[in-house]
Amino acid sequence: MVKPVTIKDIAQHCGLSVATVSRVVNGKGAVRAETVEKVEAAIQALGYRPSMAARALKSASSMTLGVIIPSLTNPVFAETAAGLQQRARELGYTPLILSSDYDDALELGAVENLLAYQVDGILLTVNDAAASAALQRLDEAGFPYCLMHNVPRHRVAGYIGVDNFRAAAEVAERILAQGHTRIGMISGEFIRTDRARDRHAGFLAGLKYAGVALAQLVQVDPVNATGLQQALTAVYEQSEESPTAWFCSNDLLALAAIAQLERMGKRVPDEISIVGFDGIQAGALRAPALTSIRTPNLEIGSAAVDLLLTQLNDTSSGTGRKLGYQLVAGGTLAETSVIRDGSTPGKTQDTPFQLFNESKDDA
Amino acid sequence: MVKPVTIKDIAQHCGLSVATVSRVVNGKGAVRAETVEKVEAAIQALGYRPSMAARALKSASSMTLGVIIPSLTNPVFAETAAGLQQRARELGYTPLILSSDYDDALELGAVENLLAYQVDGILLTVNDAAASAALQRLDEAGFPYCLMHNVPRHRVAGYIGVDNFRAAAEVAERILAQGHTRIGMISGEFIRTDRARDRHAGFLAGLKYAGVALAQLVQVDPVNATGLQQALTAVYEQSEESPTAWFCSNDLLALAAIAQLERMGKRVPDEISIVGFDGIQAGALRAPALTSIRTPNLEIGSAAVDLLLTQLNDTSSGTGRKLGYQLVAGGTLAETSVIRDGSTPGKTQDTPFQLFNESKDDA
DNA sequence: CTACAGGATGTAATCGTTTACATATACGTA
DNA sequence: TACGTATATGTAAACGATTACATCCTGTAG
Repeated sequence: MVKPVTIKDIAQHCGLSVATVSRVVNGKGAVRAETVEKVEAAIQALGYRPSMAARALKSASSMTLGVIIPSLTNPVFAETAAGLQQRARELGYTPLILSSDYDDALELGAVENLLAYQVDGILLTVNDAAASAALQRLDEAGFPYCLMHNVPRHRVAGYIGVDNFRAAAEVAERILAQGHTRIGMISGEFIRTDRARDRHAGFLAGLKYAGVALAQLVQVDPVNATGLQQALTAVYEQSEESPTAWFCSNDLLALAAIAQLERMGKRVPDEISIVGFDGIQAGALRAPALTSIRTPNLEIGSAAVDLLLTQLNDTSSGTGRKLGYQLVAGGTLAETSVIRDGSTPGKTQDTPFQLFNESKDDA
Repeated sequence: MVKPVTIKDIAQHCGLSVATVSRVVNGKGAVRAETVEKVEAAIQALGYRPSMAARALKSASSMTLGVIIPSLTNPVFAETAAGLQQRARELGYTPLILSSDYDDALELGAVENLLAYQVDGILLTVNDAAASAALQRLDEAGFPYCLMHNVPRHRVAGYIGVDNFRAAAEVAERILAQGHTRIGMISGEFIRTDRARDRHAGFLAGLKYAGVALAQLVQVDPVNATGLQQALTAVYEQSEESPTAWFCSNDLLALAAIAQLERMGKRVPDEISIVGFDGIQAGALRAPALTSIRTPNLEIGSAAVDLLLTQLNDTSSGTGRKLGYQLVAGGTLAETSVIRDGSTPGKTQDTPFQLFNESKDDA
């Protein structure tokens, strides 16, 4: 374990003061071209790297961005993290990524931890923006942050996300357009996240607009799919008047539902239609592809970085943006086979239909 | 943006010196119980958090572990990161996660970056352990690290992974046991990663042991699935003697292959069998489930943390461990329908068959 | 009663940078 | 020649913590 090279070593090696070396490293202040070369040569030769710890200590900035996401393994947040990491790298920042495991206490702990690391700002997705101790802590401290995926009703420092309510309402519209009348919803983290709640509310609103009521609401702990199995079995054993279409509040749940239905001998989409939410890769990697709302996860990450950084420079700039989503047609949503008018039973819509929308902040 | 509270503020507030406060914070050195209480109260009241930057600067340790993985969105590495983060948190360490995008230059850059952050050690997955500039850099500096997923032939500071060669050989054995004779392999990152190479070599060895040659080798860029589509179409248009079973060097590829085959009208597993590698969730979330080798990703992460930390304390301890893998039966591998002996065509093996193995280091 | 042990606390150096300020050198101009 | 003005470099004080060492108690043994 070799002792690391410091700025002093470089200075000594070049017969210069540390100040000059520092000026060369940071490219600010006047330094003779010849000297610059000499210093840079020494840096190369000795393999010097400035200590971020010392830099962070002296100057307030650490060029580090704190990141808190609910889960590293959820493809949605993994993509968001990837997008943000990419953008941060482009701008010379290093992201410090922590996961909260959907736990409010860990969420707060993560914030405290990041604050101790003197990150320049924090990008985060909280369970419920309206009731987050972590967020409250940040607001109290006046610490710069930008929410990702959360689109809160109250005023926040910044946010980037999609309009879950509206997207879910459009899903309802699409399902209704296929002639379904008995429609259910499967939600996972319903009680826990504001996103799940918005999707639920939006879906209900969409149905209600057409005068249709939600036939079934299945809530399962997203951790164990066994809950889903039991719930679905119960629903279809119980009555013949069971849903012909389900909206699942995320794709993982949708895929689990499809697998379970197929295990129960129900064909998707011939007998039962399924629509997910998120647009994860696993949904596209099946035939037929999962019909879903695709959220621009990478962009949410990168846009959040940009928003946070503008905030850092110019305090009290725009507080947020809703990004566009996309309804990917896939093949798991089809005309209902119950009320049929002579057309091919359960025929999948074949023209891929997409929907774009984007709106400026209105918080 | 409030100025953060420092140790000095606490000292002043209590009428004590910073030394005493520091002793209370770190719980070392003799302090009167009464004083401890007073200081702790002040810490609570003022909301003090010690600056990691200052701590890292003064003491050599930053309680931070560097992490480099090829991709945040690949479920394998996402799980590894989750496992490692979990374990690190338990031990009071904070992981600093960077992704290399399978790029050797970024890999090296990430190492430099982490070194600048004065992490206490590095956990990483490199493309090719035998030819990694990043690894060489770490070895030269004598910097403590532990590889994850890479199981190199040469001596390294530490590694945790599975025996890809052996696992792939067992896959060959299982496929052969189902009566297949025309067997292909689909590999993605073939040229790029040592894992893909080991899996290829192991699969070949497994086939060879039974006197069978590989019928087809399809290599595709994992980024665009279009390569796969064209390759598979070509293979099955060309001849009737095309493979009845494929081994895919990872699950993402396997799922893409299944989707493509089904789009081509081939049924899996009735007509064609598919076996993947990794055991990702998306493979389990389909009916029938993907037959695959499940690698203990979470454990690889947590074990790597443990190994690295023992190394930090006691230099030159054990250099590595191979963890057990598991062949999950799934339902995409079936008896070949070509040579049939009256049994149900393409019947899926129904008894879930598992295989465990674990071996100590022998590097 | 003195001395000394040992507990509790303070003093100050240090870690590797950045940066305001001081100093030195060179050049053109009055 | 002397002086102002850049331009190039050095000096030294921070940043917030840790920690060896000094100091000041208090109690107890000789």
